[in-house]
Amino acid sequence: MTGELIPRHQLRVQALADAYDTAISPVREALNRLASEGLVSAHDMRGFFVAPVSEQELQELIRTRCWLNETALRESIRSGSQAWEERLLLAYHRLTRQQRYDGSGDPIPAWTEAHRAFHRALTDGCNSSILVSFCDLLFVQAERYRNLSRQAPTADARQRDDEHRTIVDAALSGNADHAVDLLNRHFETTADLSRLVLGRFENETSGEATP
Amino acid sequence: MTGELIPRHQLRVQALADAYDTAISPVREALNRLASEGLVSAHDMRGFFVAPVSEQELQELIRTRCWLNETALRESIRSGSQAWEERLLLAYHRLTRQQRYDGSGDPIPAWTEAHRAFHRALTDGCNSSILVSFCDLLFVQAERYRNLSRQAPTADARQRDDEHRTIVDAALSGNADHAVDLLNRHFETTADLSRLVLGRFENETSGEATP
DNA sequence: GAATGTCAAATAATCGATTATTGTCACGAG
DNA sequence: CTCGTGACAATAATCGATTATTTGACATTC
Repeated sequence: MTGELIPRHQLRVQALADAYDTAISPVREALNRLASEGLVSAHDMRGFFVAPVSEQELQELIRTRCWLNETALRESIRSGSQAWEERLLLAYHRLTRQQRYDGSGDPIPAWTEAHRAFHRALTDGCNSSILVSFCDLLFVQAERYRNLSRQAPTADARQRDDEHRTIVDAALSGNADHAVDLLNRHFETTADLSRLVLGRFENETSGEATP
Repeated sequence: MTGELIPRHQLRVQALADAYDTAISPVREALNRLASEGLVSAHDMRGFFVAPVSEQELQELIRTRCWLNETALRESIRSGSQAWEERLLLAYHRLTRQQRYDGSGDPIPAWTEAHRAFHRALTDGCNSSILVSFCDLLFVQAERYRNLSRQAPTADARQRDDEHRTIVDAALSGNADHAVDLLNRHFETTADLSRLVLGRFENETSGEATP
């Protein structure tokens, strides 16, 4: 998810077991779970690989993300639970208080977590934990694509917090159309960043490029 | 999924390994994959269980199913690919040709498969394999709930084929609103059947009731 | 010379045994 | 009687070794 591992690289079970000082079985179990999240792809009798990326999958991903988050956000706004509004406000507040990069310019995991919690909060008033978990899955996938582009950090210097704030404002004021529109743009902008560097990982033999 | 296994019953890994004449590792792997589909629930150091059922989860399930299938169906109709229309027609045709129950009144697996393929065909023109797979996941979940109610087979004697046909007709004629409305009712009707027998499996200790 | 077959090394998957954790029950103190 | 404690049995999870499958190098055939 952090973009450290190169798409399509093979994940050798024995090597991982050695690295984490454990045996094969737990590693296989972990890889299978990751495969069900779409972060790892598994091929029978051929092993596990870092999930591939492609322009097409990114497009599907963003499209689906827009659809599902729209549904969840509209439903959250419509049902208008006070508890949801409070959770959203709190998640936004925590996100703004969390530093994003450390001294050496690397992203801070706690920020990613707060970011995830924020996007989860946007959807979790929809009265369907299933839909919330789908949106969360898509968030993780999209985050992976976004992190491929850490190469171009300056491109991500846009005022993300501002984007988040306007979404919160629209949502809390009950303006569903506007909130959805802002959210969709937010997703598209993120996708555009990923597209910039995608070509490097799509080619068959470019596995040696460092992310 | 077929309703043979009673919700909340523990699935003992060793027993399954014996039953399938294999070892523990492959069984654990299978159970983990089923857990990611939601058919099995896993608790750390406590083992695996047939996924529980509840009125609340059924409600969420149907609600989410309606939302996601609506999105996928509208999008399929909107993009209006001829290939999609043909796939849908074909899937419907195969469903009608497939016998549903065998001589002794048991459901025929091939029918379930054809039914699944039909519902998949309704959604798979939406240009998002991710959304299609989400809908498919929800189908499987709903199928499980439906199969709990095999006790009351007469209640399911409604003209399901007719429901399917009207949906196909509406979809192929481009009437998205009508198609979505029919599809949602179809889901709700299925859910109502499940609700009839749900109570028997929700209670903490009613695990001995035979489905 | 390209396509196909053979073999050995690499490694994925499985197995049976071992270790770790949980749940149960008897017992005793409050 | 209720609650807490500790030993024991059940079983979940892990481990290291074994088996099965793939892959790539090399030889052979057409």
